[in-house]
Amino acid sequence: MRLFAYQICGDKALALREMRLDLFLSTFENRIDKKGRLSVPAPYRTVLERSAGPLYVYKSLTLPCLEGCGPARIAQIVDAIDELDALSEDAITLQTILSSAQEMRMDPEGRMTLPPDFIGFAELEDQAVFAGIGRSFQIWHPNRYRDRENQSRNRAQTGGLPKLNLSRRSHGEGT
Amino acid sequence: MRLFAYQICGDKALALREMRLDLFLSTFENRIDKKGRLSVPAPYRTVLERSAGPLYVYKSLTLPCLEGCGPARIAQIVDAIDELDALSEDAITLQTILSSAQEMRMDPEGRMTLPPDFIGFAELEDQAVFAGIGRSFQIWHPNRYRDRENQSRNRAQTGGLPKLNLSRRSHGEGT
DNA sequence: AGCTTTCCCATGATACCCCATAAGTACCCA
DNA sequence: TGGGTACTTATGGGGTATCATGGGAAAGCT
Repeated sequence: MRLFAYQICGDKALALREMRLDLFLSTFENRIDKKGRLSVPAPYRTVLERSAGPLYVYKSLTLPCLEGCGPARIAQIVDAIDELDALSEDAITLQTILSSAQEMRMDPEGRMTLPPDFIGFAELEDQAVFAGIGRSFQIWHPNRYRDRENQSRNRAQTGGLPKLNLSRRSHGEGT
Repeated sequence: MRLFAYQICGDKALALREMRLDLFLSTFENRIDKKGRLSVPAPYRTVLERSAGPLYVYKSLTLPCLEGCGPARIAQIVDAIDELDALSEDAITLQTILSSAQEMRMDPEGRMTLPPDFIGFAELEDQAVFAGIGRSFQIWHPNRYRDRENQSRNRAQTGGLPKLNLSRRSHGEGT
C-alpha cells in the first residue's frame, strides 16, 4: 500500500498516515476475465472506502474511456442540473453523464463487473489500465492509454507547459 | 438498509455522509410485452421503495418521452406552482405536468402497465429505454434515445463540457 | 357473459457470492 | 543479512439468488 506521507518513526508515523490524501493516483493495469470482472486497484479501494459510498462509473463525454468516481461528484452533477435551465444544452450534457453512470457493486474480492456496454464504449479487451487523475480515475485500453500518454508528453515538451496555478487553494479542506 | 449515518465526533457533529445516493442512474432497455407490461429496472425499484411512495409517470413537457419519479419530485412541482401566480403561463405549464401524471401500480414482479395514452405519446413499440437523470428518469423509444445520446455526445466533443465547479466541494470529500 | 385487470408460477439468463490458488510483499527472527 | 512466514492482492471457477419475461388463472367491472 502506498503512502504519500513520509513515515518518520514512533507515534509520528500514525499522525502522518492520517494525512494521506484521498486521491486517485498512479496507474495500474489489471486483467478483465471471461466474466467481465476487473479488480479495482487496492489503493483506489481504500480511497473509495473512506468516501463511505459506492463506486460510480460512467462513459467519458469526450474520450474513449470510462471514468470512475465516488458519490460526491455524482451529487455535484445532480445539483448542477437542478440549478440550470432544465432544457439548456449544459443540462442535457450533464444528464448524459448520469444516464451512463452506474453504481458498480464490488464483489468481496474487490472486483467490479463491467457491462458489455462499457466494454464496448472504451473498446476494452482483456486488459484495462486504471489512471488516477485526482478525484476521479479513468479506465483505458492499455494501448490507447499509452498513445495518449506519449502525446501528452510530446505536447508538453514541444508546445510548452500548461500553467499550473497552485497558489490559490488551501489544502486542508475536504480531501 | 442504507441510512444517512451521522457520526458524533467530539462535540462537533460530523455528518459523515453515507453517500449512497437515492438517484436514478444508468440506462436499461426492457421489453413491453403483449399486455403492455414493462419491468421497472430493479435499481429504480429500490430507489422508489426507499422513498416509501408510489411511482408517478407523466408526459414530458418538451420531449417525446415519459418521465417517472417518486412522490418527492411531484411535491416539488406542486410547491413550485404554489409559489407562482396561479394564472401565469408558467403555472399553467407546470399544471400540465400534474394533469398528465399517473400513479403507476406495479405488479408483484415489478412491472407497470403503460396506458395506451402514454405509449402513443412516447411512440413506444415493444422496447423501452429507461434513462436515469438523477431525481427522475425518462422512458424513451430506443432509437429516439440513442439519437439523442449521440447528439449530446457530439455536442460535448465540439462545444466543450459544461463547467462544474469542482473546487466548491459542498458534498464532502470530492471523490 | 365478455372484458380487463391483477396475481401467481415457470424459465432462462445474468449477477453475485463463496471458495481456491498463485504471486508478490511486508515482516520477523535468528 | 538472509531466509522463512504471514499477509495482501490479483485472478479463476463453480454454485446460488435475483431479475426480466412469458403465460395462464383468478378476480373485479360493465
